[in-house]
Amino acid sequence: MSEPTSENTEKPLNFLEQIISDDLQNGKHKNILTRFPPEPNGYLHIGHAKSICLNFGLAKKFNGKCNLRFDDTNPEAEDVEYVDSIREDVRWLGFEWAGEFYASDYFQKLYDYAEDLIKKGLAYVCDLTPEQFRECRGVPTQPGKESPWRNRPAEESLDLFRRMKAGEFEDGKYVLRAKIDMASPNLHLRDPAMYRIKRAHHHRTGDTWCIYPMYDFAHELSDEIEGITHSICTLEFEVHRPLYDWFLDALNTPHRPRQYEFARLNLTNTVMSKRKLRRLVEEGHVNGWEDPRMPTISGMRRRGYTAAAIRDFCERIGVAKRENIIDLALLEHCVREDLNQTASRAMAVLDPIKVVIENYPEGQTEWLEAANNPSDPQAGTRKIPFSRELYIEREDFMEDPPKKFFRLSPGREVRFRWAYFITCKEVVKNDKGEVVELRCTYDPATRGGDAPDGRKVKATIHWVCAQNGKPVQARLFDRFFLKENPDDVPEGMDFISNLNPASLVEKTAWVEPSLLEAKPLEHFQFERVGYFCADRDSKPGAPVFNRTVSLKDSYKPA
RNA sequence: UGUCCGAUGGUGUAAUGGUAGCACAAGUGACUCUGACUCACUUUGUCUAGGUUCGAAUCCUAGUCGGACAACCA
Repeated sequence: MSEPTSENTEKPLNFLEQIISDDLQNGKHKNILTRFPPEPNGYLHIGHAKSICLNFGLAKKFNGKCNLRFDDTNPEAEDVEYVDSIREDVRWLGFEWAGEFYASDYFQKLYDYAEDLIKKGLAYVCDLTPEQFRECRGVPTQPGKESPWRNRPAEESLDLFRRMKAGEFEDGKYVLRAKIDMASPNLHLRDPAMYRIKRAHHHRTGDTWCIYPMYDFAHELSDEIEGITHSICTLEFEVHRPLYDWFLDALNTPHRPRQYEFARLNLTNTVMSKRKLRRLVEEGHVNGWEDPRMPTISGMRRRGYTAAAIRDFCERIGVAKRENIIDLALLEHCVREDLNQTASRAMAVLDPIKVVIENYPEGQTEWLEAANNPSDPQAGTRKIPFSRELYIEREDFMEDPPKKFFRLSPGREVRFRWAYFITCKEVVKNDKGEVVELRCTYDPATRGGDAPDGRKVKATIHWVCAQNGKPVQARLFDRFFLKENPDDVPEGMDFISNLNPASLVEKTAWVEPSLLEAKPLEHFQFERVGYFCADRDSKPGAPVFNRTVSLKDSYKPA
């Protein structure tokens, strides 16, 4: 009924929104075009999600568009498997790209641009080996030395460059360099490489090319070719910006994309480097990029994180230029908030202790009605079986309860959710003194969970019927897999030694029979336990549940 | 003993010379057929030192601390 949200309730613009808003207002641009430019050399992770939400979100907010561009200029590392996974992940996150492009689409144009630069005397073919050139480049505090090939005549460079392309030389024999400034305090301007000879099979262009452009040459020109207005990247490219602009100036291109940088996402207890994630996969510490413990988009999807939650998270973390480490608790909060509204409730017992209802008829089973989501009547109800022998969670019973423990203990009455009020009469132990069974009674008048006489209980606990309940595999993941924050690991120590061995515990859980019908990637809240998601690879009748995130527990034993 | 970038509660992020706000986290209480959710309340902050100004988180100067940069990776 209320009016659409007006200006006064709008969030203040972040610095990128401000820049775009200004550009639009002062007429610098009529339409904006952004791009998300991953290299297809790995799977996307939560850090990429920030960039995706930024680029697509900015475009959407200002009625512009966003391209998906694969920055595939280094064929050695790249593969179609990664292209496919990236497309799937971006789409799953809820974004549609205006155009799908590949830097490799522009290889010919880029080559032509490179010839232009050579003809203008702004690029030259250099014979130096990487080691020799490193020597010339020097250190930031001292000017470098010029390559002896720097002033090679343009015709000679052009000839060599054409022969590089024609495949006349072995890999690494020559490199094409931009002729900029060997004395610049910015090392990236000390005659950076533009092209290298590399005989590698490219996943799109095959063996057409044996020379490939470097990022610094390809990126701003790809932006230019597509007509990108705002080229948004992470902070480590800040020092590349003068180069970005240099190439555009040198070629006097019709479009002038601008590069803006933001601080990348860091998450507590989370590996966020593609290089390290690749190691986890290649060394077999995890089961592939889509392992539910991985902070990859596909891993989180499989674990049960929702796209809406990830988008919300990216919105909440904001964007700025200062280094940051976001508390994982915020991500988990976003996941809980989304799942709380959408996930069906179910009862499951992870660590069972048997309960026998002494005054309940042997052999009888009754089917009780339970709401699928009490806060959402639309979610409907389901039937759950109840009989004389049940399982409850071991931690929901204490023989000698402290003051603030409200759940089951000898002599105390609690509610079994959707069922009856139950009173514990007797504790049965084994030789070792461990509790193995609880003898209880029920009050038939409290069927469904309400006492006609109006008496109250302090706690409601979950349970599963021992006869009709079903065992399933439940994977209890810890919060990703680092024991400590990446920053807290001592210098020089391998991050592998920081992996959390408790990050995956598999155990048998007892669940309502209806859960055997769970569909892959279907979400549930196991009441009072946590949010779970049927595994992507689950089979009907035998699902495996991954724990997405625990419920918050406000009871803390003293 | 270089260049560039940055610095606001525990963690993030606003305030664009005029009341330091919001979220997460933490704590207290209320409610509850989930000790969840929800609701109410509370604790905690402008790196330092100078300067400009009626007034500075914001502008200036110096310092301190943190980060990035020396692939034929992106």
